[in-house]
Amino acid sequence: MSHLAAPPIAATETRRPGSAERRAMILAVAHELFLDQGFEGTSMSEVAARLGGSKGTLYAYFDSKEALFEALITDNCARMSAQLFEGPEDTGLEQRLLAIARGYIRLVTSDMAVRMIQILAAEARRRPELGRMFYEAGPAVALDRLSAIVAAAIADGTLDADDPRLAAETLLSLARGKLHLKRMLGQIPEPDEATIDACARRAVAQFLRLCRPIAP
Amino acid sequence: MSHLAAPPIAATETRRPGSAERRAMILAVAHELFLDQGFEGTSMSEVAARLGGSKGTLYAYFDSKEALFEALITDNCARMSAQLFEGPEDTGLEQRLLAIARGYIRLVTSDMAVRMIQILAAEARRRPELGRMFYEAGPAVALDRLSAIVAAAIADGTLDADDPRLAAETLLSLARGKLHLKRMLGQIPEPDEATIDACARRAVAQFLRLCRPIAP
Amino acid sequence: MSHLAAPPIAATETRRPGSAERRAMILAVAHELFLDQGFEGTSMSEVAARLGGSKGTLYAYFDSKEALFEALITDNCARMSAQLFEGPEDTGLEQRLLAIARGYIRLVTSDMAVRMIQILAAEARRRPELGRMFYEAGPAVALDRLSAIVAAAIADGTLDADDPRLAAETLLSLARGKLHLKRMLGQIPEPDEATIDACARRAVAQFLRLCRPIAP
Amino acid sequence: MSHLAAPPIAATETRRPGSAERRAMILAVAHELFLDQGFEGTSMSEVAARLGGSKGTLYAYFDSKEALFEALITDNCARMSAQLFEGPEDTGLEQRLLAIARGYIRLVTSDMAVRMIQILAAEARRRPELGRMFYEAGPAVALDRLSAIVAAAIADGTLDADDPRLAAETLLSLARGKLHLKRMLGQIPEPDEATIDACARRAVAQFLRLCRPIAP
DNA sequence: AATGAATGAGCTTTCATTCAT
DNA sequence: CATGAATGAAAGCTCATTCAT
Repeated sequence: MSHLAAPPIAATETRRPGSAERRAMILAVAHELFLDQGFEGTSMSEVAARLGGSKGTLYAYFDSKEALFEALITDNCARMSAQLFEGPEDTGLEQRLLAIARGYIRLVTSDMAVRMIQILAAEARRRPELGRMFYEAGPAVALDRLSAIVAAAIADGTLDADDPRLAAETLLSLARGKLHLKRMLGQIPEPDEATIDACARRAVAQFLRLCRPIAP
Repeated sequence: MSHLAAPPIAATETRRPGSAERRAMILAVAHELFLDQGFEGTSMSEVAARLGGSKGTLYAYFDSKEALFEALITDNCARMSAQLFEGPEDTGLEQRLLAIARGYIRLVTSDMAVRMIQILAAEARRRPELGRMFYEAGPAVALDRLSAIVAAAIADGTLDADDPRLAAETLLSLARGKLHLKRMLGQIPEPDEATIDACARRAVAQFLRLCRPIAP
Repeated sequence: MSHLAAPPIAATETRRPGSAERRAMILAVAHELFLDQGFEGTSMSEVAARLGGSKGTLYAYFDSKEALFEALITDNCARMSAQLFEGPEDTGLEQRLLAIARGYIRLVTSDMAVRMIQILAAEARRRPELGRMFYEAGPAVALDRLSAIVAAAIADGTLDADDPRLAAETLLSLARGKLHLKRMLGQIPEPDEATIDACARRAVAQFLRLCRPIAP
Repeated sequence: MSHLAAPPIAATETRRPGSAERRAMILAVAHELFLDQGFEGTSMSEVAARLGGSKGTLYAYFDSKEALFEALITDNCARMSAQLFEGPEDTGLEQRLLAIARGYIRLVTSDMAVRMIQILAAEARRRPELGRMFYEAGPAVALDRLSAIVAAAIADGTLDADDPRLAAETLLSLARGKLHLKRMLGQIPEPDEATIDACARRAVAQFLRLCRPIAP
C-alpha cells in the first residue's frame, strides 16, 4: 500500500467525468483508505479530500459511510472471484490441483484479501452479510471448483473419497496451513511465490496420499 | 534552589489505586464490552457507566483506552493458555491427539477467542504485538504440546514423519478445517461438542493415515 | 492496485472554508476572550458559544486552539505595527522624539499590548516565537525608527553619542519608566494622555541632556 | 531549573516531620513546579506525587490550589526582599548606587523573578494583590532604599534633583533597559555577571551625568 | 494527621451528515 | 449536479476537590 501518500484523483481535468467514472474513482479512493486504515479509521472527509471533491458529492453517490463501504466490498469481491478463475484447464489432475491450491493460497494471503478479512471480521457482528459475500466470492468459489474436479476424479477412479466436497475442504485446509492465521494477526508479511508454491505442493502431496485409491 | 531539603524517591510514575477487586471488575466490564463491540466501538464512558463508576476512576486504574485493552488481552490470553492445558496425560497416542485436537478446535472456535481474533485482526496494523501475544498464548501452545507428543511417537516408531513440528501443524490445519474462517467471518455460531468431536476425530484419522508407518 | 486511474493533485491539507468575514469574526471573539481571560482561561466552547456557531465550524477555520491563538497574536501584532507608524515626519528633532516617545508609551501601556505581554509572558516557555513576534512588531519597530532619527541627528551634529542604537534604547527605557512594570502586574490602569505626555516629555528632556553636544 | 527530573522529597524517612517542616516541603515542591510550568500548567496531583504524599495531605495544609500558590508567592517575595538587602553600606555614593543597580538588575532578570512576573502577569486580572505583593517586595524595596540614598546625597549637595524618588526611578529605569522586557518574553537567557555589571555601570554613569550638580 | 480511592464537570478535538447556494 | 460551510453529538482524557478509613 505504498501509494497512500498520493494526492487526490483527477480534479482539474476539463473533461467532466460521467457518473459511472466518478463512482469508480470514489471506490478507488475508498479502497485505498479503507483497506489501509480500516472502517472506523477512515473518515468521509478524508475520502472527499483525497478525491479532490466535496463531501456533498460523495453523499450524492453513496448514502452513507456504510453504503460506501458495502459497495467497496462488493466491488472487491467481484475482483477476487475473477482473479481466482485463472489457470490452465486441460492438464493432469495433480497440475490442476496444484494450480487451484496455489491460487487459493495466493488469494487468501494477499494483502488485499487479508485486509478485507481483518476488516470484515471486526464488523462481523454487525454486518455478517459482508462476511458472507466475501466467503462466497473467495473461499466458496475455490471450494466449488475444487469439488467438481475431485468429484470427476472420483468418478473416473483417479481419487478415492466418500464425499468430494469434504475432500476438497481437506485440501484447502492443508493448503491454508498456519499461514492464514498468522497473516490475519499481522505476524508475517505477504508470502513470496516460492513459499506459496512449496505450501501448495506439500498440501497436494498430502491430499493425494489421503485420497489416492489403494493400488489393487 | 537551596531550600530543597532532602533527596527524594521515585514517584513520577502514575500512582495506582491498589484495589485488585476493582481492577478485576473493570477488566470484566471491559471484556464484555470490548469483545462485544470491538475496540473502536466501545467508549470509555460506556465502560465507566457499566461499571457504575466515573471515568476518572477508570483512568486511575488504566492510563488509556489502549492500556485497558492491552490488559484485557493479556488477561484473556493467560486464561486461554490455562484452558488449553487440560486433559489426561496417560492414555494412548490416539486419545492424546484427540484430546489436543478437541481442545484446539474448542478454543479456536470459542466465542471468546473468535471475538479476540476478530478484534486483534482489525488492530493488526497498529498493534501486531497483541496479535503475537494471542498467537503465542493459544495456537503456539497447542502446537508446542503437540510437537512434543509427535516427536516422542516418532522416536518410538509409532509415527513416521520427517519433521515433528510440520506434522503437528498438519494435524492442527486439518482440525481447524473451514470452521475457523467461517467463524471469523461471522457465518456460523459456536459449534457444539458433537461437531467439535466429529471434526477432531476426522482430523486425527487423516493425520494417522498420513503419518502411520507403513506396515512392513 | 491497478484500478487507480489518474494521477492526482495536492489536497491532503485541511480544507478551509473561504469566508473571510467569518474568520474575522472568530478572531474578534478570540481577541475579546483570550485577552480577557488568557490562553488557558479561555475554552474553545466559550469561543464557539460567543460566536453563535458550533465548535465544528470553529475547527474548520483553525486547526487547534493554539493555531487560533497564534493567528490572533499575528493579527494583533500587525495592527500594533501599523499603529506605531503614525505621526508627523517633518518637524524638529525634539518634536519627533516626543512623538515617538508618546507613541511608544501609549503602545506599551495600552490595554491590548499589556494583555498580550501578560499572556505571551506566561507562554514564553513553550512558545518563545510568539514573544519574539510581539517584540519585533512593537518595541523593535520603535527602536529601529528611533535609531534612524538619532543616527541622523548625530551625523548633523545635533546629538552626541557613540552608538545611536544604544542611545535610542536609553530614550525608550526612560520613557517606559516604572509604568510598564506596574501595568504588567495589574497595579495601575491604562494611563491617560496627560500622563503619557508628561512621561514622554520628561524622558525626552533627560535624553537631550544626556546626548546634547556640549556647547563649545 | 535543572532539578525538575528529581523524584519526590523525603517520603520514607522514619522521622515524621512536624507540621512546619512538611509545609516547607510542600512549598519547595510547589516552587519547583509552579515556577517551571505555571499556575494552570501544574496540577495538584503532580505536587502530591512529587511530594511523595497524598492529595488529602496536601489539602490539609492548603485549602486550595490558589491558596497554595498564594503562599508560595508570599514565601518567594520574602526571600526576594531578603536577597535585595545585601551589599556594603559604608562606601562612596557611586559604589552604593552601583551595588543597588547591580542587585536590582540581578533580581529583576533572575530566573526566579522572571518566572514569577510571567506567572503573576498572567494572573494579574484575577489576582492583582499577588502582583502588588511582588512589586512591594522587590522593585518597591529597591526604590525605597535608593530614594533614601539619593535624598541624602541631595541634602549634602552631592546630587542635584527636584524629587529624590523620581530620580531614583530614573536610575532603575536606566538599569532595567530593554533586558527586562526581553527576559519576560523569553527572548534571552539569564544574563551573566559581566553583563549585569556593564548595564549597572552604564546606568549609574548616565544617572550621575543627569543628577550631578553643575560645577559653580 | 494522613491516606488514596472516587468523583463529575470540563477540556480539546473529530466526524458523519445536512442544506442553502 | 456539485459545492462547502455548518452542525451537534460524542470521544478520550484531566483535574481540583472530597471523604471514608
